[in-house]
Amino acid sequence: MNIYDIAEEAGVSIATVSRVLHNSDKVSKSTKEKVMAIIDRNDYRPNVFAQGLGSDSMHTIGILVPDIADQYMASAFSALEKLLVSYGYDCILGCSGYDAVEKEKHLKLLLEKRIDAIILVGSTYAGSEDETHNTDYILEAAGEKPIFIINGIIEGKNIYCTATYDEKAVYDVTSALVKKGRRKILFLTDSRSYAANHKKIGFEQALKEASLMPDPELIIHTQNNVHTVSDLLNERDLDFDAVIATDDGMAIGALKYALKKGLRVPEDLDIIGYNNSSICEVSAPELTSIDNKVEKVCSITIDRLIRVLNGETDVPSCEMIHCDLVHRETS
Amino acid sequence: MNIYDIAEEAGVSIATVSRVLHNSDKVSKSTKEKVMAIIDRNDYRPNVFAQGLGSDSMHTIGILVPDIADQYMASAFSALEKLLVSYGYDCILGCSGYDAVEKEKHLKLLLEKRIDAIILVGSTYAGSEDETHNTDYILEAAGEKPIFIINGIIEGKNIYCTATYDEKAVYDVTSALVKKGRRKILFLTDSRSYAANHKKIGFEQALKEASLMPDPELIIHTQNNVHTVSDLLNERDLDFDAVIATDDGMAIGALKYALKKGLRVPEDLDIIGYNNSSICEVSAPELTSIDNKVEKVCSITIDRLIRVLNGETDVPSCEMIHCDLVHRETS
DNA sequence: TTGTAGGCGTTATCAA
DNA sequence: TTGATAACGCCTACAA
Repeated sequence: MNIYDIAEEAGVSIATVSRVLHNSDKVSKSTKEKVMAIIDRNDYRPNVFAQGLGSDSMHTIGILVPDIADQYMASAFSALEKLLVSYGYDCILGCSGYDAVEKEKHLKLLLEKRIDAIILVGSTYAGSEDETHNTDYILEAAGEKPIFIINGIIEGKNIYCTATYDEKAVYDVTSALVKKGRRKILFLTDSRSYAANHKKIGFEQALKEASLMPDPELIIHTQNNVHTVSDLLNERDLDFDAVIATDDGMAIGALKYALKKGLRVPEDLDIIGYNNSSICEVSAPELTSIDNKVEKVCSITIDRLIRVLNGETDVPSCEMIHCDLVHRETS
Repeated sequence: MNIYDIAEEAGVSIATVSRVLHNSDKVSKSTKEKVMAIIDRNDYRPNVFAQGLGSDSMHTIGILVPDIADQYMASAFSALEKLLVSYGYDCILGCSGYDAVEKEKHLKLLLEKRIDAIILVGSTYAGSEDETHNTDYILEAAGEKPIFIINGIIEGKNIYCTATYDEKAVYDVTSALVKKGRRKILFLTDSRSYAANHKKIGFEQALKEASLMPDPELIIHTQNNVHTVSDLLNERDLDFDAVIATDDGMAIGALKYALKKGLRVPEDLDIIGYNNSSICEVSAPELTSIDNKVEKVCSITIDRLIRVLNGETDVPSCEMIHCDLVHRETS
């Protein structure tokens, strides 16, 4: 069933059918009704491939995440999809993993599909401290389609970023812990990504301003996994009175370690996670966590995406918002 | 840059370029090399819309989940995407929510995109006990594209289901608890979906076979939310010595209630969740849970999807696998 | 207000 | 081994 069939059945030309389909005001009411009735009766819908061929768009956005099983990414996608659907876009979702080669491959895959724009979720796409993950392939991709980065920053033409002041969030939390009297704060991080790096900078800055030397032993790079962290802390015999983790999972690992060791939380030990994910409410005591405002970041991103796709040229390339600290029982 | 540009630059016809592109063996080695060089140099790739227009396929699968922020769905999508990409398919992901009208709307949206097949994740798509969610729209959609259901069963032409023996899993667990001496088992469920219903049947069946009457007070329909459940149990003053929940979230709610009340878990109370999600390892004590084998269900589904898309006609319409019980500290 | 015809970029058939 | 051409289904500028 195509536009010719409808035209024939209605006794009009395909141009008229097309006009009816697009609500053109240059069609008489009677023909419009006649054609609409036939369209409805046959449940006819235009072929998106043919439409796409002409317009070079299928109203589809490509979204890339490293891992959709990660709470943060899932929440982000959930928010993005809802907004995009409301604007008439569909979402192709790719899961690239964290490996540089795979990330590039998945981005190329999306580009081949002629999506209208690309959204990269997570600071893993914004390069890393140690330069093992460069961002050239993203700059290149931006030559073809506008790219929007959630929770990471890359400067470049046709690249739009939305991120949170992670450095400041950690700085503030660290300062508050110091003010409270904590002196040996353990910093747990799972990556050397843009965001992780900035969190660390905020942490170290706060210590320095309080004339405390960051202790290298108390800055630990590990996996974001509950048991990996608790096992690791069990092995090393570290002395610390507070924990800041760059993801809730690691904070829970520290909590497990503390409870097993008989430490009182938060009396003997403050523990603060990051992302304010749903697992914060699962543990006992429940986890205090820095909320990085997924939904807000997503809505700011989509606002600008729509503007860019509408051809506006004064769309800001970088927007930053503040995190919240959500107090629960571990601090 | 299109196939005409390449043809012109190579001094051949577009037909020859197309042949080179598809590795036809009816092209001389020399022309093949000449054309390939020009294709590479210009980084030319065929327009997928034009290809789709001819073949009526863009090698894309539509996947519908009620909520991607749900651990089970996220794991499922993650597994499905990885497999599909390996077969050269992309995934459009839609999040429909649990509302019947929205589910139907999202399914229609996918159908309009001319995807090659549809995968529905979650038994919410398989109708409900109380018939408020009928499945007619799915049967209808199956008239257009093959439909694959993960974790739910609908019988119909062009519909392929993969599910777990949930009834048996709950039956076995309930029987084991009874054998251990538990007499007042609380059953927590969050929906009246196909799967939830079968879990309940397994639960009641096991009680009956042990000559225990299921107590209506101990079968609770609630939200799958930690605090909703713990608050609810705090309000009602129920007497129970074991808990089986149809999702880990509710089991954690029961655990929170128990710990607050000073009950010893598992000595005074066994608690068993469902889905074996990552939150099982977050709580203390860690949650025993029924593992419904997401990855395996997904790989069985994709195997058959590929076969169906290859035109095979003897593909089984329904496959069932067994769950595992993963013992942790709450039982 | 309506219709005709050309273009979008492929693939495939048939002829050379 | 290669090329010309129709077909896929829609949109739209231009003509009537």
